[in-house]
Amino acid sequence: MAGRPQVVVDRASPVPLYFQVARQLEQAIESGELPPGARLDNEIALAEELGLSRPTMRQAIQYLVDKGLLVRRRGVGTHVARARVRRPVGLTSLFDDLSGSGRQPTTAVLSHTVQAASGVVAAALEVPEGTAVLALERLRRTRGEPLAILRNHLRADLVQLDSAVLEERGLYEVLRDAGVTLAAAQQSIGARKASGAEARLLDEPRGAPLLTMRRTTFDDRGVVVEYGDHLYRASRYSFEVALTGR
Amino acid sequence: MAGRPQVVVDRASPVPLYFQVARQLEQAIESGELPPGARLDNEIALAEELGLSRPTMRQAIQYLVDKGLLVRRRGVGTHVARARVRRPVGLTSLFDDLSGSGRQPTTAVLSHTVQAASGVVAAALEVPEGTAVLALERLRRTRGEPLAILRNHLRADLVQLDSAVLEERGLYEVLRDAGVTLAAAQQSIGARKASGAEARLLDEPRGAPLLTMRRTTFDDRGVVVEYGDHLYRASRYSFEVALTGR
DNA sequence: ATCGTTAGGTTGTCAGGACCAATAGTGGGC
DNA sequence: GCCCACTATTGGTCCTGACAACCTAACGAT
Repeated sequence: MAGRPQVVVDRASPVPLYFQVARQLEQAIESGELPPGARLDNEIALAEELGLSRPTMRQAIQYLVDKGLLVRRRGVGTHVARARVRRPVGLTSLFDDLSGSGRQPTTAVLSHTVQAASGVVAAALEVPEGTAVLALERLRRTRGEPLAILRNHLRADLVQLDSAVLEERGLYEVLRDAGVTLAAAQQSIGARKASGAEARLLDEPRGAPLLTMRRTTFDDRGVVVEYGDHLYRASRYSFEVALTGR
Repeated sequence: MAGRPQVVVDRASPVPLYFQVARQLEQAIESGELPPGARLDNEIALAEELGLSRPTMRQAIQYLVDKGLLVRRRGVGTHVARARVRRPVGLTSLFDDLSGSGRQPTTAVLSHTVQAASGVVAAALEVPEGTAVLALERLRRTRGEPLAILRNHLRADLVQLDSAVLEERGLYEVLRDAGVTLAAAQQSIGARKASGAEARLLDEPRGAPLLTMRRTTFDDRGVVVEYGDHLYRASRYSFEVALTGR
């Protein structure tokens, strides 16, 4: 039974075959049907059982290898990765992450204005200095406790934002619904002391260490969508990053 | 000229064709021959020009898309990514990163002992409590200034370490040369205040914010190789992470 | 018993072809 | 002048077939 989890493909579905297979394998791994270390049948046998070609089967496996769920070694075979890779930092907002783990985030919009871009903001958004940009400052809480101060700058021409909506949902979610495809990001993670005002907002003692995250996000055309400068309470938050050495 | 950078493939070489192409395209992008936003010829034309099949050409392009250097859009074409993605956090040590950017790192081994694994260390290395493990504490400097305190725990049975070697080279480099294949890692990035002793070692004021990085590294069999607990001066160091939303 | 050799199995790479789906530009109709 | 359908272009998916590189384990010679 091991090595041959129950997988069925629907050729009438518009979902790519390799993706159908990948998702079902992923589910089998997460459900424990394929425990860590379990060996899969070889690619040719798997492809034959499912009525697929080997390249398609390989593509499904490759997808899971990239995700860190499977490990392939030539001459040996394909195994379920032993190391449980936790959720990696991805193109998701803090809001997504929190609500995904059932932590009921709430957001307070502290300020929401249109400004003339100047200096670092103009450079980060790759617009001429003086261009009108959206400036956003929010306080994110979870279970009533403050967690992070989120400062964002957006190109004003991209999307219409409403403060009421931003109190209910994450920025990335709103952007995606507005038809913006978030494709890539560059982020820089550091630390510094909290200023007096920041400490007060976050309910931390003066001078407490804060995690800082600067992120520039690009859409699929390579245009800068958003520039964020976020502050997290180091006492309650850390970044998880998973690495695989392709 | 644009869209057709000079690429030649050597079929006698053991280097995979797709990789040869990818490397040369990458070089053309970095040298500026293919500026950001430039459009490549379509896949079929490129493959034909190089005498390759389309799947091989696609594999080369896919490699660079994964790396964030190219952007593909159906019906539109393949373009050089506008956003210059800086070097991402990878399966490299701080030493590799520093020497790669010509910063001449030096290392002082503060302690180097064999201990009985206890509690968190045993759990992190996935060995029974009480197993003999290597404990390592180092101070990394660059240009004479202290940058980080590196605390590592290793399975004692994996590799023989020599303090003199560790003063000269990075831990990961030593491990790789010893035949250990580093395949994946899980790291957690946070921040906290420096203790008195830590502040003294790092030449920071008492209570200065430090970036913390806990990393568990796995080899290609999924066995834990190393567990590291590192402290960086937040005033001189930050983590760069590149994200692509496949 | 130990070490080098060999055989079998498995993933890695590559070719060449076919059809599908999304995009953007064009031209016609309103 | 504006909107919509059409079409050419281009990447996305999938197939068949083949050979190469690599790892493990069993085997035989020393």
